[in-house]
Amino acid sequence: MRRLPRSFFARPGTEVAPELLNKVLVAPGVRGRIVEVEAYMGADDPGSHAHRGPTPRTEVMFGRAGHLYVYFTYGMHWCVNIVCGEVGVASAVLLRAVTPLGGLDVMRVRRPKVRRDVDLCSGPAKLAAAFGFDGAHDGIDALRNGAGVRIIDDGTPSPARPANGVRVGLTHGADLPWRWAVPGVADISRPRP
DNA sequence: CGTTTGATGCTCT
DNA sequence: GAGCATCAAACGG
Repeated sequence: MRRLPRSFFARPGTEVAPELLNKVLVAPGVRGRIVEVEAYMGADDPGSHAHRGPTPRTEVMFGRAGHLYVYFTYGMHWCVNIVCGEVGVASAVLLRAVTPLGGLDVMRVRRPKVRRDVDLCSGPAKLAAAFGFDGAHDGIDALRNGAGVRIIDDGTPSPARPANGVRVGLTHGADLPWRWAVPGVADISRPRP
């Protein structure tokens, strides 16, 4: 059980993402194993919010590694990224799915319509809701226990051969194979890579 | 099963 | 005004 050092995140998101698989995400009262992620970059990534440079929304993506970039989309959903790379360079990893490890009762209260536990956190907006993430978490430092958030290595190695494929829900940059998942787990989002 | 569609409001041009 | 790093319900086979 150890917290990941900032140096782990101070690299391009494309390097960090596959190694983030099987790490443990912790928020007050809830815990889950990261099983699906996507990497986003900056100017060279047409699928990224940061593609056209910093804006009020995306400025944290250009900031310090280990902070959270939390954005609101489709008028109703929050999604959570961990900022990667050097200060001044946009990069982040979107958390797309986790396997619930603890606090399932809390998650069920936050997602009352969900019937099967496998659906609690099997998508970026699903896990954000189940973990209680919202705009108040944008910009917090996940490596300094900001808002009780932690990212932990419990000794489970990241998969030697992660499932890899294209990103989900994009109209630009959809060809880049920057999505990774733990092979064989049930609670990842569709389509499977 | 698989595919389609409505919900709903922020962000940037 | 257009588009959106989504979800769940409704529909069809």
